[in-house]
Amino acid sequence: MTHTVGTRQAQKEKTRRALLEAALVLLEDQSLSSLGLREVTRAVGLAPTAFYRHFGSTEELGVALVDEALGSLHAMIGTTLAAAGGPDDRITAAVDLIAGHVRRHPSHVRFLARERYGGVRPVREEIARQLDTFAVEVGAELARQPESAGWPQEDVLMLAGLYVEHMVVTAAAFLDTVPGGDGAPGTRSREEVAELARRRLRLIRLGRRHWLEG
Amino acid sequence: MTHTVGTRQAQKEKTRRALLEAALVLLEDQSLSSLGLREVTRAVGLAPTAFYRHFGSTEELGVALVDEALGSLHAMIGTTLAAAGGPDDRITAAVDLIAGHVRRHPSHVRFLARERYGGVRPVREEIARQLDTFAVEVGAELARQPESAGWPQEDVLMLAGLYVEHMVVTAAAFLDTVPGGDGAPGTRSREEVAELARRRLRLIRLGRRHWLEG
DNA sequence: TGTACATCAGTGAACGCGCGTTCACTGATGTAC
DNA sequence: TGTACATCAGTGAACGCGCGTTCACTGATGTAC
Repeated sequence: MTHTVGTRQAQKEKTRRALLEAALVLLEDQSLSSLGLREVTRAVGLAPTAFYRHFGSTEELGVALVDEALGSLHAMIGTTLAAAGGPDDRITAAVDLIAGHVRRHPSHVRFLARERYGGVRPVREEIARQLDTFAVEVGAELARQPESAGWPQEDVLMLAGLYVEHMVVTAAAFLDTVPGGDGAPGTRSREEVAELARRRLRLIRLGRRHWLEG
Repeated sequence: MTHTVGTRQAQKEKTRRALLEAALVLLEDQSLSSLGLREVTRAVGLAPTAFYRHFGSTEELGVALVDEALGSLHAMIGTTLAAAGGPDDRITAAVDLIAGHVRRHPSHVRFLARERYGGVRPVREEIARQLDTFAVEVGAELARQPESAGWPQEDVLMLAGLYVEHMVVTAAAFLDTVPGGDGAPGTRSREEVAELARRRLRLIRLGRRHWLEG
């Protein structure tokens, strides 16, 4: 380790990421507005004061988590829209992608669902802003499809927003499912959630198909 | 005040309601998981220990708030479904009812949106349970309409769930709007939210109309 | 390459504060006779 | 109606605890020459 440029900076970044990840784990069982700075540093194994080298407050850490969590979602959305095959295949593929995403990043999804209407304003606003950006991107992709020929841009955006909304709701629904078939009473199985999500997507697709006649 | 039966009981109920309402106000700016028992009693003007005469914990108070908040929503849903007139009138009426409800009970709506995926499990589960019940009720009403002739019950329930979901999302969207036309940058006006909600309802209605052919 | 100095991520002690919970209490309301 | 006793919603002092934040520090990393 002689004179490697950026050793200090790299270590700092590593600690920062450790704080973010520890926070994400702690936020599985509570909301950001009750997350304590000492909890987070304790989980990482740092002195409480070290927190301030990276964030001014847990609120600021929360805003950073939004990028983290929505970044992984963003990648998924691109894949969903690029899916090929017949209409039903694409719906199935989209729902499977959401399910896989939730399995890989449950804490990201939980954080977003929880803080989207949560008690910390800057976080709420950052999530809203980024979800709006998503809808615009999805809208641009939808506008390229032949099914959208003749659609006013406003309507395309409405539809895109509906898709993004549906995706978030579906992801949140997957969170409370159990791996196998039937779970505890009151919980749904993954397959039930998936089937429901597919039906809703089919209904939306039908609405889309007949939109210009209606 | 001589010997009126239930004076004591009535006073207790009054205090209990004061605690619930004070909590609802405090929850405008934070999540239940960070709400303190002392905050609530302070807002009402009671000693902290008085709290325990009514609830075992803030978590228990939260569960009680679910009934409070969903009770008012429940009444609204009944009205929505009973609306008469042409299809577009009914959509307009439904969205207006939601807007009015949010204006009258913003803290109820905020609480539900916030805690639906919030950090307190018993509250989350109670909300999920009650929203499911709503969907079943809406489904029963939909099944009675001529448009649902020939629909499998499963599909009716799927549609009902979509409506309930849409209602909750729309109500939450109204929360962050400003009264007049245009608001601060990044916020939507009430009319924009209403127009978007109506369009989405129209698209869902189109999907419904063509469901059995699709 | 070696030396002298600057930077700065992480430390650890200390602080004042508000928290949830306990406990024995008070005094108005309720009840039995 | 009047009296004696029971109930119980609300009180107030006290507790131990973990919190966020401050401060002067340490020692490894980085830089100038």
